Amino acid sequence: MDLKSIEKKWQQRWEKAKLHGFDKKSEKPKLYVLEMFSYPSGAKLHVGHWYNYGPTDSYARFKRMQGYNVFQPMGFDAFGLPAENFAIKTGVHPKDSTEKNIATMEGQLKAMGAMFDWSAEIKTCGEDYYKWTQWMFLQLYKKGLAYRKEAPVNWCPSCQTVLANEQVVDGRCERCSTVVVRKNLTQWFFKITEYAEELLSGLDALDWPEKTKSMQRNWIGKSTGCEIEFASESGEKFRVYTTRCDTVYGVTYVVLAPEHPLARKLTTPDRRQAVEAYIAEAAKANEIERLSSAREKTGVFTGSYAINPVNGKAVPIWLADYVLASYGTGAVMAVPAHDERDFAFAKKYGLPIEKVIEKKGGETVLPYTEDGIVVGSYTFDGLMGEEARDAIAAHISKLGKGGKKVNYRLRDWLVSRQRYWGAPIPVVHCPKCGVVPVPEEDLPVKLPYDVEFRPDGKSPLAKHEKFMNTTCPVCGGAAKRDPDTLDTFVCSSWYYLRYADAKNSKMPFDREAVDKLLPVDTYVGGAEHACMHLLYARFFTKALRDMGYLDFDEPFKRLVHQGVILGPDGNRMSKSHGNIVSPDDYVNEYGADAFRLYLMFGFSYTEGGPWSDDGIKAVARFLDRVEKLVLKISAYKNKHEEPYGAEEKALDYARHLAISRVTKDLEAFSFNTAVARLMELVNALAKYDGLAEKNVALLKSVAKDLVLLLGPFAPHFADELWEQTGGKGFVLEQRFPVADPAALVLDEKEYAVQINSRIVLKVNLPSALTNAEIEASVKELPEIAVRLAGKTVKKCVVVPGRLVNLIVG
RNA sequence: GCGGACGUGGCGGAAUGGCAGACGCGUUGGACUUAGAAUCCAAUGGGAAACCGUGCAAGUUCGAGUCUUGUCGUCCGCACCA
Repeated sequence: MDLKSIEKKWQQRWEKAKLHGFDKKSEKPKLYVLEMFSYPSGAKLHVGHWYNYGPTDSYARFKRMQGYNVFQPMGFDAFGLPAENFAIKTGVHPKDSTEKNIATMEGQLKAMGAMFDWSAEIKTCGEDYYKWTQWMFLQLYKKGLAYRKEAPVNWCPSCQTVLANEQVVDGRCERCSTVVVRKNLTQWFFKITEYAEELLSGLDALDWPEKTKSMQRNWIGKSTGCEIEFASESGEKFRVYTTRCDTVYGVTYVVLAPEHPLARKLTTPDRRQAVEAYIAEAAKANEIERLSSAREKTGVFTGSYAINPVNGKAVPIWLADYVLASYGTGAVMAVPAHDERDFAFAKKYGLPIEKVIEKKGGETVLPYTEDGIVVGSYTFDGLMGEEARDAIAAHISKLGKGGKKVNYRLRDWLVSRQRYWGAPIPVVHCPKCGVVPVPEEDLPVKLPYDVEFRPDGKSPLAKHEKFMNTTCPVCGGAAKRDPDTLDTFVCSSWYYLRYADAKNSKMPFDREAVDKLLPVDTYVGGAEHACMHLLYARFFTKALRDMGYLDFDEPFKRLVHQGVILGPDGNRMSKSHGNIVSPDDYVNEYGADAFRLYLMFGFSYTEGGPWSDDGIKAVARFLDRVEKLVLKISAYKNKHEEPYGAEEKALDYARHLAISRVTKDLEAFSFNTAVARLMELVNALAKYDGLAEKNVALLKSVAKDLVLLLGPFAPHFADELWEQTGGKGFVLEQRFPVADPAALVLDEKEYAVQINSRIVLKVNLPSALTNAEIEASVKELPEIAVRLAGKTVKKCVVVPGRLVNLIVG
């Protein structure tokens, strides 16, 4: 069979029959199967796309054949830095390169033979899409979930531009490897922290990979501790955050982050010079230095003292950049006896160390950071760990100086980018009225084409006079637009909602359409999005729910990560490794079906692994074998249903076992074992076909089921065989075979007979026997009887259908 | 340092606590061929055998690749978060 030509033929027929769309009128249960949409930065689909979309499409086809009304849309995450960087390098406008790439990829995606519903296609760079991305921004702004503040961002001094966090790899610019510095800019943020608790607690109920959930938990970083208010001798109050309030009597100094608002205020005149120098030094420190835990700690004394509220003791106030301004209160109490960092710092600067915790039943070596018995701490001596913390927190609370406090590591999401190729932020800056949101009826704020996007440290849009100059929607006076664009992750935070109603020009989506299709039942994509896209999308869903636009809590009920296909050398495929495998070469040689089938068979889906083309020949051979066998069987003229004996029963058993296992495996995304079951069935069928006398009716019936089973795996191939063997309609319209439990009951089962847990022999026994009967018949076996002679059987373990274990004294 | 995952033939990989290595690749032998390719058939964890085998060491169990503890190694994520 010439797979390539039949693939084109079937793709055309499917399209003509509109076979693949979601049926809005259908009564069947809906199933929303979604793959993460493609990013059109490269011109072509790579192996990773095929690996994500091919097997998932097989799952979708399987569910469709099972009777679900499957919705499987596809689109393009088309804004973003790679297109812009490509433009900077080559001068090709991002819009032009993106549109060209999308056109190519659309063609390739269709050639894959996936049942994407192209009527719902979306491209995030289209005005009809980013209009609604801007609308989302406005809703969040209205709700108080979008705000502007000055913040440090990643700045690449060589590229003269701000970088997204994900573009900073180990503190260096992803493109030029220059060390990134921090720079304060006024930025837009989304208040994702408002949902920290729900984003955390909601994870428990999700059918997601444990690893991904744990990464999100980690990222959200909930910590339960205590806030304690200290006051300087001059009366300035500030709070510290600690998880170890049981050590509060051991505080010998406090530390503020250099960026702390009180840092300068608390500095005495004689310390002014040193402190200013330190603050300047800390601000200059680059990401690598600042993030390194191995780095020696530095700090400076402010000259002021703070009063410890629990014991009235005055302790020096220091500044040090090992305290982060953005976490907790930006200030900590230092207990060098019981914290490694404080200990190192105290040693270096000669600060006192006071032990207030003792190891239970052992020598206390400082710094001692484990839980222990409280000593030298007022009435709390003798308490331990959690008990001590509860008591001391209650005490602090009673003093009115703070109390228990939950903190999250999660920060608000910085969404503004000083970049061209993204959705413009829909606000106007008016000299009179301040920040004014663009009225919804004026959306979209169009992204102009003729922009100088070469980086020079300012937002490219800022240089576009026509774009920037506008009138204030409130007072009508002259005003400026916001020159920044939105992070592309904003676009992808709601695209799964837009698919449900992709062509709506009045709303981002109709509530009814979304209610009908969402949430996504199965979402498949790379694990690298664990703490970005997958978190942002959850946030959007919850925010939209609270604004009344939808009525569910989580966007993705079930999540599957495909593994990564590595180069043949075991490294990630990359130009620098020179190990890129092009899917096109294989698709041209073996066809899309064989290529997809190999991706399913050659790897454990969630693991991935190094590419090897040995296996692709094997699956091509398998398809060939199936074709010959099915066509041969189909050509048998007679249709007699005789004989029907043990051989026939075995074949029927093989069929139903395959059906049952394939069904289970597909459900679990265990594609490699599913294909193995098909191979077993083919082996059984070929074996039976080799018999001299055979039941042709049974053969034909099993061959027919085989073709149906193959439908999700090799869709073009299956349709071709289906047609050639007289099938009506498309395989996709047939019912996926259902295993008959009766056929799976065998008359006899093979038992492993063990004596003292060692296998002695194997024996076939009728399935109908009770455990006692099994035990009795095993004991009667001559070989067993001999071995048991003169011994007592102390115990007999029978595992029905499996084994018998005789424990002999 | 913290968190997560994983260590099984020559290779990719299978195994609800119950016959380890399904399925496939590769290899070997055979058939068909002038010959090769393709195809088909058979064998294939190690060992002559008793037996031994799931990184290593213990433990629980009638029974452990699977559960528990420790240990070594690999991969991934986070990392001065007080």
